[in-house]
Amino acid sequence: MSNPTGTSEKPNYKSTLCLLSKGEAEAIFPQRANLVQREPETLTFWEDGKIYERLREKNQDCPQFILHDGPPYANGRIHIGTVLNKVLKDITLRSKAMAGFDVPYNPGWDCHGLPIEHKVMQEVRAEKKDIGTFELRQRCRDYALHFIDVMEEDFKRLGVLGHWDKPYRTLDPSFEGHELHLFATLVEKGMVYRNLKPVYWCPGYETALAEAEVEYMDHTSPSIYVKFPSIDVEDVVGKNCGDTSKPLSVLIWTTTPWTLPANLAITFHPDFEYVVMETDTDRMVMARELAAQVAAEAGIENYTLHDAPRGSEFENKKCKHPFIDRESLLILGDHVTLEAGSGCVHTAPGHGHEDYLVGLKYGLEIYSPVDGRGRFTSQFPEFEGQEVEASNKGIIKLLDDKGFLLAEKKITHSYPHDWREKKPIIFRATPQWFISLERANLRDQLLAAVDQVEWIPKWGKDRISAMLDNRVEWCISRQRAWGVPIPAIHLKGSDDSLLDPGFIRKFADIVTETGVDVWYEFIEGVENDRTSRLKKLVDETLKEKGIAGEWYLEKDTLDVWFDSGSSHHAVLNEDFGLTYPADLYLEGSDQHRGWFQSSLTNAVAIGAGAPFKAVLTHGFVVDEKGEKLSKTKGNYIEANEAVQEYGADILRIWVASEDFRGDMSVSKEILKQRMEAYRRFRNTFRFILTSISDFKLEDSVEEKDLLEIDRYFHRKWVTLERNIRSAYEKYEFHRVYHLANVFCTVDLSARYLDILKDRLYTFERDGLARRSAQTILLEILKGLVQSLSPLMAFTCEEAWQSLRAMGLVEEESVVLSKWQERSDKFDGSLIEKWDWLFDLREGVNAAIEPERKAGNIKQSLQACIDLWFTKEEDYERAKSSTGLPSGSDLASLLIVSDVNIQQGKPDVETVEAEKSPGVYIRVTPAKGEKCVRCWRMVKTVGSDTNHPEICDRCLEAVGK
RNA sequence: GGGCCUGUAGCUCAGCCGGUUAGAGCGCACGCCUGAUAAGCGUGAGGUCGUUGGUUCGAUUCCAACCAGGCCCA
Repeated sequence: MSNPTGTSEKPNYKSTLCLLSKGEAEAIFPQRANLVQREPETLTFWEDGKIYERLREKNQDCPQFILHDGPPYANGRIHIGTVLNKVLKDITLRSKAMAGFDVPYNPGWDCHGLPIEHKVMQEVRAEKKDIGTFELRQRCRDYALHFIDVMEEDFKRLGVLGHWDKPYRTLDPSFEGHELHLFATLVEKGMVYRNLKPVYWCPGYETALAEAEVEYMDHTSPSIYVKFPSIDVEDVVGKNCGDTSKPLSVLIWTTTPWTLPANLAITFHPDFEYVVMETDTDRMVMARELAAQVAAEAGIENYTLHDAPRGSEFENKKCKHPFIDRESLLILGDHVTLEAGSGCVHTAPGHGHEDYLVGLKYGLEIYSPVDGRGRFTSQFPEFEGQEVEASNKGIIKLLDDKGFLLAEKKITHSYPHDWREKKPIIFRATPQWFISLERANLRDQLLAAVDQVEWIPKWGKDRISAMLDNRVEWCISRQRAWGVPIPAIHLKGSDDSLLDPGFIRKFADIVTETGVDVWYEFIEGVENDRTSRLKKLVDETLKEKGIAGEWYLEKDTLDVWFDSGSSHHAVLNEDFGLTYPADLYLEGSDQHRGWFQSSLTNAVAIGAGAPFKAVLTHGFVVDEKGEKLSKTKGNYIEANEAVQEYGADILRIWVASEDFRGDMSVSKEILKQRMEAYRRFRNTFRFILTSISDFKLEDSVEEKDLLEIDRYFHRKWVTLERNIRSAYEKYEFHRVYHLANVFCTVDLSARYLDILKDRLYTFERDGLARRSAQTILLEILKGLVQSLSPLMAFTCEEAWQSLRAMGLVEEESVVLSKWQERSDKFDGSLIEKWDWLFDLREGVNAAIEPERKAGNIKQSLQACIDLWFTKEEDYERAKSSTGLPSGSDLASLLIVSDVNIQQGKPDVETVEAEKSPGVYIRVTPAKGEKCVRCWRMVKTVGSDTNHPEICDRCLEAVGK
């Protein structure tokens, strides 16, 4: 070759380099990601190519890994928390697929419940319409279906693979049918019962209210102190508590005098100190800390406090009710506070939540002599028919007349109001359906099942166990329209209701066929095929049971947690090609209380055992300060906006980069940083892709012929890949991210790739040295793309397609590829040697720096390095670093132009390498001319008269 | 108020069973390169390991209390 440019002018050696033009490189793999535009194209590729279906097919004989999707609630668009959850699931499934599992995934949606009903009711009211239950349900259904569509698109956009065409939805007839069958089993096992429980009650509408329908507003109430005369409290306080001729009583405080007729107990705090306050006329038990306040409020000036025992001593003593011929039991509860009152709490289990709970504990009746309109019933004849609020006055007067009223004032405090009418509401006991945790030893069974499950992190077990320990029952009734009805039959004029498993099962079959709306159509008097079928079924059932009389259907619906808690039954079955139980449930830590618990309860109650082999939980999304995200605080990140701004892969990297066992921080700043990491990954892919663009599989160099440094980096990768796989296995995705990030940044970019440039660009295209590097680069890139594909699903697919276009990989999609088997055999001494060489390299870099600062050297290629080794083994290692052919091997490693090594101590000024003690470094400007082709400073430049500007090595490569 | 969890450089993470000057990547600063170029390389500065006590010869690592934050209850 005389002149590469073909002209007689200065030869253009650049064209003799193995170097792609910018345009050629762009065509292989663009530098700019343009994710927002490109990701949807990749989605189309996956969808059109039915990649997920083909993955299922390909792995059909592999062991299954069933991740059962926790159904998100079908209202609104996705938020950053749902992104986190779905991406974690997708990362899990993609990594499991790569590891050789069959990974079925059917996404689910939770469709019933108050939030949707609430929204629809607001719409309805805005339209000033009045609609029946059936129509309301229709609109709720439309609402849910609409948002399922919206969310499905949002989820797909994130790159989540799965059977989107076969999701499960709690409003599907088949789901409802399964749910009702499951319920029938619970009824069969005697776990379902009906009992009274206080609920928020709106007397105006005669309806129960949900928490969300209650607003707290200021309200003025009476504030009264009432004496409950002692029956046997004397036994506790002892004889030396003042003048025993004065009557002894327990003092309570209340702001709802109308609940006094329902008083059944007085609650003491077991750990508080109590006293007997002796006044001129009375002796009253109260908490020590509140005595002064009571005296002040009651206007008592002269009194003496006598020590009484701690609260726990009062348990099971009795007082007399002040105006009803009944006893009031003294009981203990931790909910008693010292904030107000007397430390002795008036307890009416039918009129308050805590009263109810403590009442259950002591076996008290859930008593509330108040009807649906908020009036006293005949159970309290003196006030029968009177509205409770209005009767406060009368009750206070009654107490005063009887001499049990110690003090009366007015108080303005926060009190629950109906959200529509803004009127005060009451707590009233009404019949509700329950699942008992006591019956049939359910709690023990649940705890035993918890023990069989792998909880990740481990503390999940403690958390759910503690909850189960404290739970007495599960109230499954909701006084709502949008849900699955509790399939009970009531008899008119009777409190009896029939919950018959046989009926429920047959009804469930109707539901499976025609949907659960039939129940509501029937209630509203619609006559059609399915309602007449239902009517016939009820009539037959009652006849069988020998029950006569008129009947009507239950209006309460099942708690939505019962819906989603049935999903294992409705989904992990042959309908979906799945089996029970699931390998994994993966949800936020709030689901210990929610879905994990309801699923476990339903599954264990029907005798199926835990529905999951393992439960993985993640934390919540917070801002960079660790605080909750909120729109008003301004730290909110809108999920879809983030996808539009950064791209799904950036969000996926964000999800992967943080340890999800704790809370996950997100902010614009954090996402920007993930973008930087993304660029590093992307540029690494691009560099390697362009470096192997002229490489074919048949150019591969056999292992024995590979250059040492290439073998070293290959081994580095294989080791890393093993660590990555093990991190995936332990669900430590943040380790995957960090491992890969450091590998790309340090091992590849700063070391291997930087060193390789010289060889890749300037060496003979077909020579062993260059092909050796390319052989390994392909190996590393392929592995890297596979290993990162669960995280950067889109970009790794893009890179895979580039590899495929070059004919370097087989599978049509990275999703369809599998991790390679790797051999464990390798020469450890080689690793050790090269690790040492790279430590030495750091020392050299550090030594060059002062020369740069001094202006003696700019690029490292302008340097000549002299090394003195005081240890012979080091000298030998340096001498034997034959990883690179031609020129000085060490020079290539250090990216300098010349290296001289010698044994012994230096006699000139040097620096000692920090990580390589005993090695001394001197940096001087390299002698010789700069080769215009390889840019090294070499003495051989000019030795060939035809090519006076290039060195001997380049001369070889160019061909003479 | 209760149950469970979290707290290491500006950010995201390592730091095994307690033991020499607490590591990495990003970001930042300074410099180099212009043959990965809206790239790449080099060097450097950043931490009283939430706080306070305790155990120990010695604690980021063990214990306790407190503070801040999160989830679930009340």
